[in-house]
Amino acid sequence: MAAPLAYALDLWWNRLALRSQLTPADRALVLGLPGEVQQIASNRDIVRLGECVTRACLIADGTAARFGQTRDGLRQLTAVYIPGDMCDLHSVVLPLATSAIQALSATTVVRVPHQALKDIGEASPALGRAFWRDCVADAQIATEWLINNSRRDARSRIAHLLCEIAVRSERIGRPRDHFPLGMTQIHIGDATGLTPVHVNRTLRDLRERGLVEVPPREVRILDWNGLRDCAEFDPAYLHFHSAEP
Amino acid sequence: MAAPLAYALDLWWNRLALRSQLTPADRALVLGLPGEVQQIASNRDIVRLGECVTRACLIADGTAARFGQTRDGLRQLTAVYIPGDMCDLHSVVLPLATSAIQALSATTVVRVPHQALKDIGEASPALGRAFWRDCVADAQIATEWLINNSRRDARSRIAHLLCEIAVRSERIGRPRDHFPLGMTQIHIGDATGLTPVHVNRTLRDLRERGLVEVPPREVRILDWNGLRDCAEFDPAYLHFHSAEP
DNA sequence: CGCCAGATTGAGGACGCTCAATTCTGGTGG
DNA sequence: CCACCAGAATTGAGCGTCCTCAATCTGGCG
Repeated sequence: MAAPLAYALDLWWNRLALRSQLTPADRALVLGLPGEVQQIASNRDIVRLGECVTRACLIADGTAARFGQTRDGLRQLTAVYIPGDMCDLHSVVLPLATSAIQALSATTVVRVPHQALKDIGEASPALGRAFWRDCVADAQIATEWLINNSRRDARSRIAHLLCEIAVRSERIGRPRDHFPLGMTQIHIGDATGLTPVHVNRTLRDLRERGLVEVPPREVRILDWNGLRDCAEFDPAYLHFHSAEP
Repeated sequence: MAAPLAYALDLWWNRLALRSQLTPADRALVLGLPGEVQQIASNRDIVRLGECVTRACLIADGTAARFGQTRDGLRQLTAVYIPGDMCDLHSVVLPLATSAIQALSATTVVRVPHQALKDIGEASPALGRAFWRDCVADAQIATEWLINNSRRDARSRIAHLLCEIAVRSERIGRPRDHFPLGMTQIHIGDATGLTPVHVNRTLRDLRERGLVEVPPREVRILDWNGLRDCAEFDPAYLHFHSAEP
């Protein structure tokens, strides 16, 4: 992690370019973005609830998540972010944060000024639409989580979450079957709408079925096809292969 | 409904302008959009799954919804659309439909060509960002649904759904406490992740508490404050009052 | 008048929750 | 080097919400 800014921008650029028809000039605009590197400790806020944000936040290392909360303190994780995710891109158009973002493990982030993003988005309309598209893709992940948490049982829910993170991890160059998770069992419960106790029992079940092992903050997938079937996982919603027409 | 196109564009413009700093010139661009009016019968597809869309779809009358589905046929509603909602705006940047959109009741829609939207978005960057913002606002609704379905019990879930639709209905000029719902109890179950049987029992419970009555495809709110408290409903996520800085 | 989708009610069962205790782990300080 | 500690993981027992299956009722429509 010699240069977090360059590393993170490169990952993000790869994802933007995957889904859009962009030019080398666009690439130069993105890789030339300014940004301030910052270390965030585990369980600390990256974006506070109600804050009016002026810079978007790009993950360079670690794991972060967006949180919602009910009145009686139940936390619900509404998105997970890994390196290369511009986790706050929508704040460019809606700067008032309606939910907090926290680091799940020790995390390195890069703060990119909104104005710089607006400027290059206006300079290149195709790039502007690529930003828009990035937000839409994130929204489709939230939609998939909605289906997952509303309609599947605990085993499928957790399997689905692990499949999604596996595929996204693979996209940034990690082995799909063995990668850092950056989440505790409590976090998995916060994401899937389950209690930590039930997460624990369900992970044991998945392990006993020979599908996946989840030691603390880590994932070892033993049977990808089995896990995928159990989760009914279809990566189409991640849009890693659908470019602009 | 003399002129569905003009009526629907006007509603949509109002929402765009509410959240953004737009000019009279932007207004002329939006209200001048072309569109083909179409009638869709109840339970028919407006957008088919897997279709590659070339026109976005604006609701002029009726109620529509986006659907997901699990392998064993459980349906999950991931968004509800009422008049003035550009339900397919994200298809401008991701034209491959990963989920179907259906009419819940008899619905009038307006098809607006993507190219026309791209053109006016490039002509006015502020307008382009307003489109982006509209998608982000929809995403935040999906996020709220995720919290709702993952963390609240049946009574709060249904109350929350009704509160949201009440506030959105009010925005388009309907009385907040008495409006058409366009959904059956089965649809409410599809939205909240509950079975129709349990929806029915829960609606009876809400009625017996004197909070709300839900005769077929209609809502009569008897005690707004009580319903809002029951739902833990806070309309901030709808962003009806947060403009661009 | 018959038909059908939707609404309604009953009875029993299952999945996930609550409460509680114990073990494991990594980090800290003596 | 070891004792200690906090947070996380693990396991057990009992319970409640919501589901399943099934039957009946209602209203709109051909």
